[in-house]
Amino acid sequence: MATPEPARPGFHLPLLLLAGFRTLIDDLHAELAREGHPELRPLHGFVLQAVGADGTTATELGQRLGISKQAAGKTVDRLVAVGYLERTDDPSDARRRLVRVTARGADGLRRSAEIFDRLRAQWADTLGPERVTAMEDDLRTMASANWFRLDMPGWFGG
Amino acid sequence: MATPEPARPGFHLPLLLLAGFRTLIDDLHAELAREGHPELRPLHGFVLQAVGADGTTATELGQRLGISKQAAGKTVDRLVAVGYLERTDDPSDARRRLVRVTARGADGLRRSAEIFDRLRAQWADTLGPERVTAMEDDLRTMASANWFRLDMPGWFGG
DNA sequence: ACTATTTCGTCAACCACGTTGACTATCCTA
DNA sequence: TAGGATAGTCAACGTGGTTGACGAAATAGT
Repeated sequence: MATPEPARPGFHLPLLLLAGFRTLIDDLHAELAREGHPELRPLHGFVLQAVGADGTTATELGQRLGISKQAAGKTVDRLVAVGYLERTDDPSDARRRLVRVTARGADGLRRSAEIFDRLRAQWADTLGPERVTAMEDDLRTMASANWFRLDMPGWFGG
Repeated sequence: MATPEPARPGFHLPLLLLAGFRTLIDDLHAELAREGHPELRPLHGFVLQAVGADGTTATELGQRLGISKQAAGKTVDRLVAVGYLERTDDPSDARRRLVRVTARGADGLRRSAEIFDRLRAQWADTLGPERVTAMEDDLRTMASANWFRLDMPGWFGG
């Protein structure tokens, strides 16, 4: 083992990672609300991104997010209710219900990406660009398996 | 702004932070389950830590965690049910119900700290100790306000 | 000492997000 | 054409949060 010295108690690495995530997510949604998307909840951005430009089905979405098809279906319901997703029938398969991002959803997604870029730039201003890049590289190294495992009910804030 | 170059799409900093957090939390609980604490859920460690060695009340716990006293009370209920917390009457104030960590809770807490230290050492082995320290320092800088804002219902996994 | 306010805990109803199991309708294949 | 796989939905439930209302106990003010 390289460093036998433990982290200072109360300042564990996982809590720091969570706090960093929260900071970005909170800032993002404060800004999103200002820009006309107050209904967009933290989970929604990830879901919209997982739906993608080509659309999907609830079952496939569930697989992408690592959750059950039922959970994915309910999430789609909520996003449809607030106008970010829409469902259409698949003419080639009457069982399937295609899920697509609406124009409003695409707007929210685009703004989210822009805001994240600005927040990242703020971090680079404070820490230095190379430190941010190093953090991203290191996290990519350590966390490669957990890209879209979002199966943490409710966690994005209430 | 220091770096106008955006992060690569799909690999946003927040997702990396979340994935890093998840990785640690998942590894922690896999190991905790092996060591005799399969009922300990991800949120519980933070709650036990917030209760502390001196004990608290549900209301005060809610303030520490940034959640309502009702939510704190329900969380205490669950931890009591699995034997990690206990309630006693406050002889000096009949309204208050003191919440304390049980011996089993203390054991889980101690093991969590040990496992986190080992996981941190693994990160240091892979990334180099100075990179881990740099990450912690940078996160402390950027996320100082979010230490115990755990108000993300369910988020620790299901 | 008596009233008024505050505080603590709890109950009830609700929401977001997840789970498993069961079921129908449709599609595909032997 | 019968049988199995797949898509979606419904129901019941669990966890973690919210607000509002309420009684009991402590405290402050007159």
